Amino acid sequence: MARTESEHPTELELELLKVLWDESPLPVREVRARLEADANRPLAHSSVITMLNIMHRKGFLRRRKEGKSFLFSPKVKKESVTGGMMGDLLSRVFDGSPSAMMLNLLETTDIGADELAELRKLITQKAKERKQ
Amino acid sequence: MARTESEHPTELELELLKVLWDESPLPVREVRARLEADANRPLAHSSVITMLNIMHRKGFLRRRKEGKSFLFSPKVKKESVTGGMMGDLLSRVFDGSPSAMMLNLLETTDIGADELAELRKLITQKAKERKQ
DNA sequence: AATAATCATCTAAATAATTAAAAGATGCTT
DNA sequence: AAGCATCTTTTAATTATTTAGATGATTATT
Repeated sequence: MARTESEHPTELELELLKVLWDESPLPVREVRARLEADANRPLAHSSVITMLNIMHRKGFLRRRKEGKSFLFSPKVKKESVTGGMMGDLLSRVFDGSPSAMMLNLLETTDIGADELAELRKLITQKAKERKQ
Repeated sequence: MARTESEHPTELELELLKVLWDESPLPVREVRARLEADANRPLAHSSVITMLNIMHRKGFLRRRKEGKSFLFSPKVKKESVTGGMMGDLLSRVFDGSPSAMMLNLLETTDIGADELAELRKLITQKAKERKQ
């Protein structure tokens, strides 16, 4: 037997989604150009088409014929993908404990003072909401 | 051309690491048993050996001969792997903004009131540390 | 000593992911 | 109409990941 297709976008798929979340619909040629410019990933035209078609098959993208070429757009929302990937890591790495995940983030990254203040405000807000 | 080996453990590799982080060193047979019990993943003995050897080659594990069988232990710390995977998601999904990542976590998961209070305390603590 | 039990290594397979050339189709230009 | 430009489809090659059988080695048992 072998592995199963991931429900989340892979490395390259995410880069392509980022391009299209930023602006869409776009033709292949444009996606290719932005992938090189934004993600420093210069792929051949045919490689980009292959990936976009795979992503279409997987249900990540929408495809529409415009004249002789296809235009691609995201079918999945950024928030949904992001949330899914976070949830995946949350369950696989932190056994489903959001606070453990947060703690890790606090300890391993460098967050600015102003952002810390902002976060504290958000947490206070969240705590209030829970009370109702 | 093709893809490159990930610097982070894969799905299955992480499950194996979890077993060994929990207790080590362990012989293959024991790893196999716990993988089935803890992760509900019943693999053939030879499959487990194959994976453990691959992980040894990748530098995730240490291997020591004890009598006729091998004992495996983690070579990488849990904190290091966790931090690496978090950092990966942080840069790939949230463009390196920890506060954006935190915000997502706050909004998409359900954190208990007591944990929220704990987190607020930690953030306050962190803010103080930054002042020095 | 012969046999069984237990391990490891070798080999192999199937699917996923990534990259791209070659071939085919279609429309544009001169 | 011929040729060029531009797209898509088809085909293929390579590495990674996951799973496991077959084979061989070593130790324990009868």
